[in-house]
Amino acid sequence: MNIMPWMASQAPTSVTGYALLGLLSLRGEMSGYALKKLADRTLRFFWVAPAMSHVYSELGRLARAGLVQQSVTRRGSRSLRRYSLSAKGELALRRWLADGEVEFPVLKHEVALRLFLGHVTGPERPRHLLDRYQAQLRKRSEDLAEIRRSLGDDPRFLYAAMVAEWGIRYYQEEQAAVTHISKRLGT
Amino acid sequence: MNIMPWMASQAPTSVTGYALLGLLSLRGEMSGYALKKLADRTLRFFWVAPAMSHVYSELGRLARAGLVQQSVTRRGSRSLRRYSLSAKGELALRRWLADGEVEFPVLKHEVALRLFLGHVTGPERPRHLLDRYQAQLRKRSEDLAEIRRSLGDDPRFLYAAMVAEWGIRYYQEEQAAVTHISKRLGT
DNA sequence: TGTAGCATGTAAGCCGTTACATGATTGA
DNA sequence: TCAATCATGTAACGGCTTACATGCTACA
Repeated sequence: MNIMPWMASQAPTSVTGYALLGLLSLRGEMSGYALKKLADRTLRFFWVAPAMSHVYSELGRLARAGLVQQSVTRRGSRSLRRYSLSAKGELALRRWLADGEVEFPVLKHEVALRLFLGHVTGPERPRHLLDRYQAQLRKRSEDLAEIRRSLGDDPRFLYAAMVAEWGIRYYQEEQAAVTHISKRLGT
Repeated sequence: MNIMPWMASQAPTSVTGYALLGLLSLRGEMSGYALKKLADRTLRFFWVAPAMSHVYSELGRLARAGLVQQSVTRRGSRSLRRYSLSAKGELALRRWLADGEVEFPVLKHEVALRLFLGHVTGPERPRHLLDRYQAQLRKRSEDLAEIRRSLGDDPRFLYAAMVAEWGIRYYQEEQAAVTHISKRLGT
Protein backbone atom coordinates (compact mmCIF):
# COMPACT_ATOMS: atom_id res chain seq x y z
CA MET A 1 0.00 0.00 0.00
CA ASN A 2 1.95 2.94 -1.32
CA ILE A 3 0.21 6.31 -1.14
CA MET A 4 2.22 8.53 -3.52
CA PRO A 5 3.67 6.03 -5.98
CA TRP A 6 5.23 8.72 -8.13
CA MET A 7 7.52 9.44 -5.18
CA ALA A 8 8.49 5.82 -4.73
CA SER A 9 11.77 6.47 -6.61
CA GLN A 10 14.13 3.82 -5.35
CA ALA A 11 16.68 5.25 -2.94
CA PRO A 12 19.37 7.05 -4.96
CA THR A 13 22.11 5.18 -3.13
CA SER A 14 23.10 2.89 -0.27
CA VAL A 15 23.79 3.99 3.30
CA THR A 16 27.50 3.98 2.54
CA GLY A 17 26.79 6.28 -0.39
CA TYR A 18 25.06 8.72 1.92
CA ALA A 19 27.90 8.41 4.40
CA LEU A 20 30.32 9.47 1.66
CA LEU A 21 28.06 12.39 0.75
CA GLY A 22 28.17 13.31 4.43
CA LEU A 23 31.96 13.30 4.46
CA LEU A 24 31.98 15.56 1.42
CA SER A 25 29.55 17.90 3.18
CA LEU A 26 31.88 18.00 6.17
CA ARG A 27 35.20 18.58 4.44
CA GLY A 28 34.40 19.80 0.93
CA GLU A 29 36.06 18.90 -2.36
CA MET A 30 38.52 16.04 -2.36
CA SER A 31 39.89 13.10 -4.32
CA GLY A 32 38.60 9.54 -4.01
CA TYR A 33 41.85 8.65 -2.34
CA ALA A 34 41.50 11.40 0.26
CA LEU A 35 37.90 10.38 0.85
CA LYS A 36 39.02 6.85 1.58
CA LYS A 37 41.57 8.10 4.10
CA LEU A 38 38.97 10.29 5.77
CA ALA A 39 36.58 7.33 5.95
CA ASP A 40 39.33 5.39 7.71
CA ARG A 41 39.50 8.08 10.38
CA THR A 42 35.74 8.43 10.81
CA LEU A 43 33.31 5.89 9.33
CA ARG A 44 35.66 3.08 10.22
CA PHE A 45 34.70 3.36 13.88
CA PHE A 46 30.94 3.14 13.55
CA TRP A 47 30.11 2.12 10.02
CA VAL A 48 32.62 0.60 7.58
CA ALA A 49 36.09 1.14 6.22
CA PRO A 50 35.18 0.79 2.55
CA ALA A 51 37.77 -0.71 0.21
CA MET A 52 39.52 1.76 -2.06
CA SER A 53 37.87 0.21 -5.10
CA HIS A 54 34.50 0.50 -3.46
CA VAL A 55 34.95 4.20 -2.83
CA TYR A 56 35.70 4.69 -6.52
CA SER A 57 32.78 2.64 -7.76
CA GLU A 58 30.45 4.36 -5.30
CA LEU A 59 31.67 7.78 -6.41
CA GLY A 60 31.05 6.71 -9.98
CA ARG A 61 27.46 5.86 -9.16
CA LEU A 62 26.93 9.05 -7.17
CA ALA A 63 28.29 11.04 -10.10
CA ARG A 64 26.00 9.26 -12.58
CA ALA A 65 23.08 10.03 -10.27
CA GLY A 66 24.15 13.67 -10.19
CA LEU A 67 24.72 13.69 -6.43
CA VAL A 68 28.38 14.65 -6.68
CA GLN A 69 30.23 16.89 -9.09
CA GLN A 70 33.60 15.97 -10.50
CA SER A 71 36.23 18.39 -11.60
CA VAL A 72 38.60 16.43 -13.78
CA THR A 73 42.14 17.52 -14.56
CA ARG A 74 44.97 15.70 -16.31
CA ARG A 75 48.22 14.55 -14.89
CA GLY A 76 50.35 12.78 -17.46
CA SER A 77 48.27 9.97 -18.91
CA ARG A 78 45.88 9.79 -15.95
CA SER A 79 42.89 11.81 -14.88
CA LEU A 80 42.83 13.48 -11.48
CA ARG A 81 39.33 13.85 -10.13
CA ARG A 82 38.12 15.96 -7.27
CA TYR A 83 34.64 15.31 -6.01
CA SER A 84 32.24 17.63 -4.27
CA LEU A 85 28.62 17.57 -3.18
CA SER A 86 26.19 18.91 -5.81
CA ALA A 87 23.04 20.85 -4.90
CA LYS A 88 21.05 17.73 -5.76
CA GLY A 89 23.36 15.65 -3.60
CA GLU A 90 22.92 17.93 -0.63
CA LEU A 91 19.16 17.79 -1.02
CA ALA A 92 19.25 13.99 -1.24
CA LEU A 93 21.42 13.83 1.86
CA ARG A 94 19.15 16.13 3.85
CA ARG A 95 16.10 14.19 2.76
CA TRP A 96 17.64 10.88 3.70
CA LEU A 97 18.73 12.18 7.09
CA ALA A 98 15.25 13.55 7.74
CA ASP A 99 13.13 10.65 6.49
CA GLY A 100 15.24 7.54 6.13
CA GLU A 101 14.63 4.39 8.12
CA VAL A 102 17.17 3.80 10.86
CA GLU A 103 18.24 0.22 11.54
CA PHE A 104 19.13 -0.97 15.00
CA PRO A 105 22.93 -1.31 15.12
CA VAL A 106 24.47 -4.57 13.98
CA LEU A 107 27.54 -5.93 15.71
CA LYS A 108 29.74 -8.48 13.98
CA HIS A 109 31.80 -9.64 16.91
CA GLU A 110 33.98 -12.62 16.14
CA VAL A 111 35.50 -12.63 19.61
CA ALA A 112 32.06 -12.97 21.19
CA LEU A 113 31.23 -15.69 18.67
CA ARG A 114 34.24 -17.69 19.73
CA LEU A 115 33.50 -17.23 23.40
CA PHE A 116 29.98 -18.41 22.66
CA LEU A 117 31.45 -21.58 21.17
CA GLY A 118 33.69 -22.15 24.20
CA HIS A 119 31.95 -25.46 24.90
CA VAL A 120 33.79 -26.82 21.85
CA THR A 121 37.27 -25.55 22.72
CA GLY A 122 37.32 -25.15 26.47
CA PRO A 123 38.33 -21.89 28.18
CA GLU A 124 41.95 -21.60 26.98
CA ARG A 125 41.20 -20.45 23.47
CA PRO A 126 38.64 -17.75 24.32
CA ARG A 127 40.93 -16.49 27.08
CA HIS A 128 43.77 -16.14 24.62
CA LEU A 129 41.54 -14.36 22.12
CA LEU A 130 40.27 -12.01 24.80
CA ASP A 131 43.86 -11.10 25.68
CA ARG A 132 44.62 -10.23 22.07
CA TYR A 133 41.36 -8.36 21.82
CA GLN A 134 42.26 -6.37 24.92
CA ALA A 135 45.50 -5.24 23.29
CA GLN A 136 43.70 -4.29 20.08
CA LEU A 137 41.15 -2.33 22.09
CA ARG A 138 43.90 -0.32 23.74
CA LYS A 139 45.36 0.48 20.33
CA ARG A 140 41.98 1.45 18.88
CA SER A 141 41.24 3.55 21.92
CA GLU A 142 44.45 5.47 21.46
CA ASP A 143 43.84 5.97 17.75
CA LEU A 144 40.39 7.32 18.45
CA ALA A 145 41.59 9.52 21.30
CA GLU A 146 44.16 11.01 18.94
CA ILE A 147 41.47 11.69 16.38
CA ARG A 148 39.31 13.29 19.07
CA ARG A 149 42.18 15.58 20.03
CA SER A 150 42.70 16.54 16.40
CA LEU A 151 39.09 17.73 16.19
CA GLY A 152 39.67 20.27 18.96
CA ASP A 153 36.62 22.35 19.79
CA ASP A 154 35.97 23.49 16.23
CA PRO A 155 32.18 23.85 16.11
CA ARG A 156 32.21 22.39 12.60
CA PHE A 157 33.35 19.11 14.10
CA LEU A 158 31.13 19.19 17.18
CA TYR A 159 29.11 16.15 16.13
CA ALA A 160 32.13 14.25 14.93
CA ALA A 161 33.65 14.91 18.35
CA MET A 162 30.57 13.60 20.14
CA VAL A 163 30.69 10.39 18.13
CA ALA A 164 34.40 10.04 18.84
CA GLU A 165 33.75 10.43 22.57
CA TRP A 166 30.97 7.87 22.37
CA GLY A 167 33.43 5.48 20.73
CA ILE A 168 36.12 6.06 23.32
CA ARG A 169 33.64 5.43 26.07
CA TYR A 170 32.53 2.23 24.32
CA TYR A 171 36.11 0.97 24.01
CA GLN A 172 36.70 1.70 27.66
CA GLU A 173 33.64 -0.24 28.73
CA GLU A 174 34.57 -3.05 26.39
CA GLN A 175 38.00 -3.27 28.03
CA ALA A 176 36.39 -3.50 31.45
CA ALA A 177 34.00 -6.18 30.22
CA VAL A 178 36.85 -8.21 28.73
CA THR A 179 38.81 -8.02 31.96
CA HIS A 180 35.78 -9.24 33.84
CA ILE A 181 35.16 -12.17 31.49
CA SER A 182 38.83 -13.16 31.49
CA LYS A 183 38.68 -13.42 35.26
CA ARG A 184 35.62 -15.62 35.09
CA LEU A 185 37.44 -17.91 32.69
CA GLY A 186 40.08 -18.50 35.37
CA THR A 187 43.83 -18.32 35.06
CA MET B 1 54.60 -17.86 0.42
CA ASN B 2 52.56 -20.89 1.40
CA ILE B 3 54.44 -23.70 3.12
CA MET B 4 52.16 -26.73 2.88
CA PRO B 5 50.19 -25.97 -0.28
CA TRP B 6 48.32 -29.29 -0.18
CA MET B 7 46.66 -28.01 2.99
CA ALA B 8 45.71 -24.70 1.43
CA SER B 9 42.18 -26.03 0.81
CA GLN B 10 40.07 -22.93 0.71
CA ALA B 11 38.06 -22.55 3.92
CA PRO B 12 35.14 -24.97 3.76
CA THR B 13 32.69 -22.24 4.63
CA SER B 14 32.09 -18.68 5.79
CA VAL B 15 32.05 -17.50 9.40
CA THR B 16 28.27 -17.73 9.39
CA GLY B 17 28.60 -21.33 8.23
CA TYR B 18 30.82 -22.09 11.22
CA ALA B 19 28.41 -20.28 13.48
CA LEU B 20 25.63 -22.59 12.30
CA LEU B 21 27.86 -25.61 12.86
CA GLY B 22 28.42 -24.25 16.36
CA LEU B 23 24.69 -24.03 17.00
CA LEU B 24 24.29 -27.62 15.86
CA SER B 25 27.10 -28.65 18.19
CA LEU B 26 25.30 -26.90 21.04
CA ARG B 27 21.79 -28.19 20.55
CA GLY B 28 22.05 -31.24 18.28
CA GLU B 29 19.84 -32.32 15.41
CA MET B 30 17.27 -29.84 14.20
CA SER B 31 15.44 -28.48 11.16
CA GLY B 32 16.56 -25.48 9.16
CA TYR B 33 13.58 -23.62 10.52
CA ALA B 34 14.50 -24.40 14.13
CA LEU B 35 18.08 -23.41 13.44
CA LYS B 36 16.92 -20.03 12.20
CA LYS B 37 14.89 -19.49 15.35
CA LEU B 38 17.84 -20.46 17.50
CA ALA B 39 20.06 -18.06 15.56
CA ASP B 40 17.55 -15.32 16.31
CA ARG B 41 17.97 -15.99 20.02
CA THR B 42 21.76 -16.21 19.94
CA LEU B 43 23.79 -15.12 16.90
CA ARG B 44 21.47 -12.17 16.40
CA PHE B 45 23.04 -10.36 19.34
CA PHE B 46 26.67 -10.56 18.31
CA TRP B 47 26.84 -11.77 14.75
CA VAL B 48 23.87 -11.79 12.35
CA ALA B 49 20.28 -12.85 12.16
CA PRO B 50 20.55 -14.71 8.85
CA ALA B 51 17.53 -14.69 6.55
CA MET B 52 15.57 -17.92 6.42
CA SER B 53 16.61 -18.48 2.81
CA HIS B 54 20.22 -17.95 3.76
CA VAL B 55 20.06 -20.61 6.45
CA TYR B 56 18.75 -23.07 3.87
CA SER B 57 21.32 -22.26 1.22
CA GLU B 58 24.10 -22.37 3.80
CA LEU B 59 22.91 -25.74 5.07
CA GLY B 60 22.86 -26.96 1.48
CA ARG B 61 26.49 -25.96 1.07
CA LEU B 62 27.50 -27.47 4.40
CA ALA B 63 25.78 -30.70 3.42
CA ARG B 64 27.54 -30.79 0.04
CA ALA B 65 30.84 -30.23 1.85
CA GLY B 66 29.98 -33.13 4.17
CA LEU B 67 30.05 -30.96 7.30
CA VAL B 68 26.46 -31.69 8.25
CA GLN B 69 24.35 -34.82 7.90
CA GLN B 70 20.74 -34.69 6.81
CA SER B 71 18.12 -37.19 7.77
CA VAL B 72 15.33 -36.73 5.27
CA THR B 73 11.79 -37.89 5.84
CA ARG B 74 8.64 -37.28 3.85
CA ARG B 75 5.58 -35.38 4.88
CA GLY B 76 3.00 -35.34 2.13
CA SER B 77 4.64 -33.96 -0.97
CA ARG B 78 7.48 -32.22 0.89
CA SER B 79 10.69 -33.40 2.43
CA LEU B 80 11.40 -32.79 6.10
CA ARG B 81 15.08 -32.49 6.83
CA ARG B 82 16.84 -32.61 10.15
CA TYR B 83 20.44 -31.52 10.20
CA SER B 84 23.21 -32.56 12.53
CA LEU B 85 26.95 -32.08 12.76
CA SER B 86 28.96 -34.81 11.02
CA ALA B 87 32.32 -36.04 12.32
CA LYS B 88 33.97 -34.09 9.53
CA GLY B 89 31.94 -31.03 10.47
CA GLU B 90 32.99 -31.22 14.07
CA LEU B 91 36.61 -31.54 13.06
CA ALA B 92 36.29 -28.55 10.73
CA LEU B 93 34.65 -26.51 13.48
CA ARG B 94 37.35 -27.37 16.02
CA ARG B 95 40.07 -26.58 13.53
CA TRP B 96 38.53 -23.23 12.64
CA LEU B 97 38.10 -22.30 16.28
CA ALA B 98 41.71 -23.24 17.01
CA ASP B 99 43.42 -21.68 13.99
CA GLY B 100 41.12 -19.22 12.26
CA GLU B 101 41.89 -15.54 11.95
CA VAL B 102 39.81 -13.35 14.23
CA GLU B 103 38.68 -9.98 12.90
CA PHE B 104 38.32 -6.98 15.15
CA PRO B 105 34.57 -6.44 15.69
CA VAL B 106 32.69 -4.36 13.16
CA LEU B 107 29.89 -2.09 14.27
CA LYS B 108 27.31 -0.88 11.78
CA HIS B 109 25.72 1.86 13.81
CA GLU B 110 23.26 3.98 11.84
CA VAL B 111 22.35 6.05 14.87
CA ALA B 112 25.97 7.05 15.37
CA LEU B 113 26.23 7.77 11.65
CA ARG B 114 23.34 10.21 11.85
CA LEU B 115 24.69 11.86 14.95
CA PHE B 116 27.99 12.23 13.10
CA LEU B 117 26.10 14.04 10.33
CA GLY B 118 24.39 16.37 12.80
CA HIS B 119 26.05 19.38 11.19
CA VAL B 120 23.65 18.83 8.26
CA THR B 121 20.43 18.48 10.26
CA GLY B 122 21.00 20.30 13.53
CA PRO B 123 20.49 18.68 16.94
CA GLU B 124 16.74 17.94 16.74
CA ARG B 125 16.97 14.96 14.45
CA PRO B 126 19.76 13.10 16.25
CA ARG B 127 18.04 13.75 19.56
CA HIS B 128 14.84 12.22 18.27
CA LEU B 129 16.72 9.21 16.91
CA LEU B 130 18.55 8.77 20.20
CA ASP B 131 15.21 8.70 22.01
CA ARG B 132 13.89 5.98 19.74
CA TYR B 133 17.15 4.11 20.06
CA GLN B 134 16.90 4.31 23.84
CA ALA B 135 13.50 2.64 23.72
CA GLN B 136 14.79 -0.07 21.39
CA LEU B 137 17.73 -0.66 23.70
CA ARG B 138 15.41 -1.20 26.63
CA LYS B 139 13.45 -3.74 24.62
CA ARG B 140 16.57 -5.54 23.47
CA SER B 141 17.92 -5.56 26.98
CA GLU B 142 14.79 -7.22 28.24
CA ASP B 143 14.82 -9.79 25.44
CA LEU B 144 18.38 -10.68 26.20
CA ALA B 145 17.80 -10.78 29.94
CA GLU B 146 14.96 -13.21 29.34
CA ILE B 147 17.23 -15.39 27.23
CA ARG B 148 19.88 -15.27 29.93
CA ARG B 149 17.34 -16.43 32.50
CA SER B 150 16.26 -19.27 30.23
CA LEU B 151 19.84 -20.56 30.14
CA GLY B 152 19.86 -21.00 33.92
CA ASP B 153 23.11 -22.43 35.24
CA ASP B 154 23.22 -25.44 32.96
CA PRO B 155 26.96 -25.98 32.42
CA ARG B 156 26.25 -26.81 28.76
CA PHE B 157 25.22 -23.18 28.29
CA LEU B 158 27.91 -21.61 30.43
CA TYR B 159 29.60 -19.83 27.52
CA ALA B 160 26.30 -18.80 25.97
CA ALA B 161 25.41 -17.30 29.35
CA MET B 162 28.68 -15.36 29.52
CA VAL B 163 28.05 -13.88 26.09
CA ALA B 164 24.49 -12.99 27.08
CA GLU B 165 25.77 -11.21 30.18
CA TRP B 166 28.34 -9.38 28.10
CA GLY B 167 25.53 -8.23 25.81
CA ILE B 168 23.32 -7.09 28.68
CA ARG B 169 26.20 -5.11 30.07
CA TYR B 170 26.83 -3.56 26.67
CA TYR B 171 23.20 -2.53 26.29
CA GLN B 172 23.27 -1.00 29.74
CA GLU B 173 26.35 1.03 28.98
CA GLU B 174 24.88 2.05 25.64
CA GLN B 175 21.79 3.34 27.40
CA ALA B 176 23.91 5.41 29.77
CA ALA B 177 25.92 6.77 26.84
CA VAL B 178 22.77 7.72 24.95
CA THR B 179 21.38 9.51 27.98
CA HIS B 180 24.62 11.43 28.28
CA ILE B 181 24.68 12.45 24.63
CA SER B 182 21.02 13.46 24.66
CA LYS B 183 21.78 15.80 27.51
CA ARG B 184 24.65 17.36 25.61
CA LEU B 185 22.35 17.95 22.67
CA GLY B 186 20.17 20.09 24.92
CA THR B 187 16.40 19.98 25.41
C1' DT C 1 -13.01 -23.36 8.44
C1' DG C 2 -9.63 -20.25 8.70
C1' DT C 3 -5.27 -18.65 10.32
C1' DA C 4 -0.88 -18.81 12.66
C1' DG C 5 3.06 -21.27 12.87
C1' DC C 6 6.08 -24.93 11.02
C1' DA C 7 8.61 -25.98 7.00
C1' DT C 8 11.34 -25.88 2.43
C1' DG C 9 12.99 -23.90 -1.26
C1' DT C 10 14.40 -20.75 -6.01
C1' DA C 11 15.73 -16.37 -8.45
C1' DA C 12 17.39 -11.93 -8.89
C1' DG C 13 20.19 -8.68 -7.42
C1' DC C 14 22.91 -5.43 -4.15
C1' DC C 15 26.80 -4.38 -1.47
C1' DG C 16 31.19 -4.97 -0.80
C1' DT C 17 35.51 -7.64 -1.04
C1' DT C 18 40.16 -9.26 -3.04
C1' DA C 19 43.18 -9.50 -6.81
C1' DC C 20 45.00 -7.31 -10.50
C1' DA C 21 46.89 -3.43 -13.40
C1' DT C 22 48.94 1.02 -13.84
C1' DG C 23 51.00 5.54 -13.36
C1' DA C 24 52.76 10.18 -11.05
C1' DT C 25 55.11 12.65 -7.20
C1' DT C 26 57.88 13.37 -3.20
C1' DG C 27 61.60 12.92 -0.45
C1' DA C 28 65.47 10.11 1.70
C1' DT D 1 67.51 5.99 -7.64
C1' DC D 2 64.54 3.70 -4.86
C1' DA D 3 60.57 3.38 -1.91
C1' DA D 4 56.59 5.31 -0.04
C1' DT D 5 52.61 7.59 -0.93
C1' DC D 6 49.24 9.58 -3.84
C1' DA D 7 46.07 8.25 -7.25
C1' DT D 8 42.65 5.73 -10.48
C1' DG D 9 40.50 2.10 -12.05
C1' DT D 10 38.55 -3.12 -13.86
C1' DA D 11 37.12 -8.04 -13.12
C1' DA D 12 35.51 -11.74 -10.65
C1' DC D 13 33.08 -13.28 -7.15
C1' DG D 14 31.09 -14.13 -2.21
C1' DG D 15 27.65 -13.39 1.20
C1' DC D 16 23.43 -12.04 2.16
C1' DT D 17 18.92 -9.90 1.26
C1' DT D 18 14.16 -9.47 -0.66
C1' DA D 19 10.58 -11.29 -3.29
C1' DC D 20 8.35 -15.10 -4.70
C1' DA D 21 6.27 -19.89 -4.52
C1' DT D 22 4.39 -23.69 -1.99
C1' DG D 23 2.54 -26.98 1.34
C1' DC D 24 1.45 -29.27 6.03
C1' DT D 25 -0.33 -29.13 11.00
C1' DA D 26 -2.50 -27.62 15.12
C1' DC D 27 -5.86 -25.30 17.18
C1' DA D 28 -9.42 -21.74 18.05
